[in-house]
Amino acid sequence: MAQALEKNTQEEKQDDSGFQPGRPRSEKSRKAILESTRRLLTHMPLSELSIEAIAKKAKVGKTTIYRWWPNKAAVAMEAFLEQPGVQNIIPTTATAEDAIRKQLESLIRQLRGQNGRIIAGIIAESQSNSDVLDLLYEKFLKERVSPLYEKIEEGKANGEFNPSLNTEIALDMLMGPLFLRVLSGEHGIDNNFAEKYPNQALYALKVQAS
Amino acid sequence: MAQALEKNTQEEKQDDSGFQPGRPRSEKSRKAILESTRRLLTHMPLSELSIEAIAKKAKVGKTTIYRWWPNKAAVAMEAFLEQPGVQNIIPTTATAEDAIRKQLESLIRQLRGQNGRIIAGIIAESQSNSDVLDLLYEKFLKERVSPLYEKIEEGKANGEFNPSLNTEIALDMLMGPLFLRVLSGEHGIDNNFAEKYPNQALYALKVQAS
Amino acid sequence: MAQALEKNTQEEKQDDSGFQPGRPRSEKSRKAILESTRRLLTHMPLSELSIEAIAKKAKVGKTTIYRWWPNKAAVAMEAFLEQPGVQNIIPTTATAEDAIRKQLESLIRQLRGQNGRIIAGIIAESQSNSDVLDLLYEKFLKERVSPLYEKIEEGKANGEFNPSLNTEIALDMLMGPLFLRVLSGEHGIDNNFAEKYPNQALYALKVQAS
Amino acid sequence: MAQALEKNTQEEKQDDSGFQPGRPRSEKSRKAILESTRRLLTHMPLSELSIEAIAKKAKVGKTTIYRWWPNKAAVAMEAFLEQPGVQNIIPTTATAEDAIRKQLESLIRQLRGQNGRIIAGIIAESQSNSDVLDLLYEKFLKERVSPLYEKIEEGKANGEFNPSLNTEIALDMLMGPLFLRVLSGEHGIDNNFAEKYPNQALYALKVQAS
DNA sequence: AGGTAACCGAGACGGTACGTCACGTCTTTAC
DNA sequence: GTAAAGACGTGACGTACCGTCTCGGTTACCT
Repeated sequence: MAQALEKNTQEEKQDDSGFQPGRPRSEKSRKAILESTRRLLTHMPLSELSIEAIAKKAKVGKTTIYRWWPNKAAVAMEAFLEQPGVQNIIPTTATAEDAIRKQLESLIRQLRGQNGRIIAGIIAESQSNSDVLDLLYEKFLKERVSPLYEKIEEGKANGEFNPSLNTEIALDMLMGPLFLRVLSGEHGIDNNFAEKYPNQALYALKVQAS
Repeated sequence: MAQALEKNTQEEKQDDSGFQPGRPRSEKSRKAILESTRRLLTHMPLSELSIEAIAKKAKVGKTTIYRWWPNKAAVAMEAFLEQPGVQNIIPTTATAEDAIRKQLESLIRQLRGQNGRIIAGIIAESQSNSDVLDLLYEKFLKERVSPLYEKIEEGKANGEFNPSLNTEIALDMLMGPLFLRVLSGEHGIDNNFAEKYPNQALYALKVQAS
Repeated sequence: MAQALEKNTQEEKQDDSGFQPGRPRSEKSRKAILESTRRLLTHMPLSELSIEAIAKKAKVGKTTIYRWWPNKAAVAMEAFLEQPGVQNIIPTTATAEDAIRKQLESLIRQLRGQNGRIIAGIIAESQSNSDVLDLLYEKFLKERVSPLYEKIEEGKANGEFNPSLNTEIALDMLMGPLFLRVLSGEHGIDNNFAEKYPNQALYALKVQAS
Repeated sequence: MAQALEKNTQEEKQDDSGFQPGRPRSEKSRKAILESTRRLLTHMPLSELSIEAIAKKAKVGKTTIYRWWPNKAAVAMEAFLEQPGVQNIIPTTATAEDAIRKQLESLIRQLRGQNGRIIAGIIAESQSNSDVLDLLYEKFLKERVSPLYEKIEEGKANGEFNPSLNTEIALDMLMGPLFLRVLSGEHGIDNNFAEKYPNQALYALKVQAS
């Protein structure tokens, strides 16, 4: 797992001086590959995307892709994450409820439309390749899910949320519907869902005052 | 869409008398195909399953498979649904809450272990083929989800559930976590989840008495 | 060895009835492959010929080539042997000397020009692949060399040839110069060689009357 | 042609003073390359030998090899010729017959066993690259064949050999069987051939006294 | 009983993409 | 200027399956 994830950083080879023998990696090729991948993914699902097509479009050798990424999902992931608008900023807000609402709204923004289809493709790919599953967790989910985890715990502790909730399951209840929509094809995350979901999800956590 | 789904029923060809010329479909081959599919899926994910492998194992021509199923997901689906234990029985119980709890427990049973991996594979496949998405809905989801829909509505009407809930979203909140677990690989639906999920899910629906 | 050589005959699978299940081999494809190979070999040496190029030119899948021939040398060999003018007819003449002269003249005809370059390529290929070496012997050399062997023995017995000659070495002395010329590039077998070689080779065998 | 063959001498760059700017060629690298080549060729035929493998084994950059040799055959040739035992010493003996016999015996020694396989590989390579063919002639054949040529002429003039022989063809008849054996794989030049060939070859040249 | 039509197995077909290998060139720093 | 290192674009490899096709042969119902 880890070795695949770290494949395109060269840190493990560096010594203190940072010297690296040989021709350095071509930034031009890297960009061409990611840009081509992005373009191709607007026309076709990840499953139909081939490394050969990326290489051809980016005018790059297949080996150059295989040298830096273990599979097409990893390329797609990097192409996806490099886009503006998918960076995840963790807000520091007063209440746990507010923090979670903000995070859900951010996730909805990140997963709507074209972007959602890329993630859906990666999820699909992850079912046949556990490296991709790890990648999905490490590069995408971890930093988006762990703040939620902490805020749920926080809310349970400070009385905002029902203390008898199991946090892992609560997490699934926040994320599950999002992914279900992403995987549901045409409609995906529509306006109605985007608008109402955060509150309805929070209802599942909160202590309900009568 | 519909044409693919109906492919392995011959109804559209029948006239009133039920007469069909030619050699009838071989029940033996049909069973051999489904049984081989089931066996192969215990060794490999759906993505690695090939029509050729099924044909070889079932000692059947590839054409015979293509004649009756549009793709491997459809074969897998039929193989899956034909197993004992995945039939979905809709309980008629007193309260909406009880009915939903029973249905969630039933779904958990259907999706645990090996079976969950088959459905996960079909979901993955559905991302690249909308016929498969339709199939998933028609053959699996529809009959499992619509009773939930009705019971949520019923609960909202009779005061069991929060009437301000959006029913579609509530449905996603019941099903989403289940699928998220199914797609999450090794652990999937573990004992802890199986035990606690139904109640915690219902908490998201219920009017919380203070 | 033998299994490679027999690859494109199906005899070993036939039972007495000669029935063969499945779609029969396409004679059209077979011819297209051999014809394309022949054409390509007029433009390039065997070493530069690729299976992919043959497949493309013949509008045939690569697998179809790999199904029937083990390597490009085997394709080239069959393309070569199928040409008119390379069939080897063993003459039945009075004296051993005459028979050998005829056979050498025949070989010179078969190996001049374009054809020689194909055989040269096959010899080159045979240095890296012993299957090709076997192929060269079985399909080309055997039937051309064994009549020479017999006639040398005959000549030694009836007093035409020096009885103290080692027959294998005598054979090498008949064939060696031919192949040396074929492998020598541009000039190859020129008119001068073609005209004088048979007599000069026979001089090496004959009992020299003073 | 010539430019390739002369590539690894630097003479054309030298001025009268013999001064050369820059870092001088590394003798250490040169030796490492040739030694690695020799070792690798004991495990694999020339066709399987790759420049990359040599570079890796010799701990040398690929560029260094390409700077000094035009292709792997040239490296192999140099590695081959640098071995003890392949130097060709032209004997000065009384009769043409004796000289030729000695030379054939010397060639047999040079071409037996492992060495023969290297030359066979170079011959094979020469079929796809005329630079290699030139190299083979210039570095190996020329100095081994031209004494034979002269001695044949001498023998024809002084009555040892049949004066009606064509000298080029006679040369082919001396060398051809040798190369044929070298190219013939496993057996190659065996003891029987080594022992009997020189006399039998000379029989093809000599005036046969009755 | 014979005809007709769809079935069946087998397996060859033209394709596409795979992931790998070696090519010969280029680009970097160090000597 | 030479050296080691290693990334680069290129092109072919041999394999796996795809979904289609083409055979001989089978199994039913209908005249």
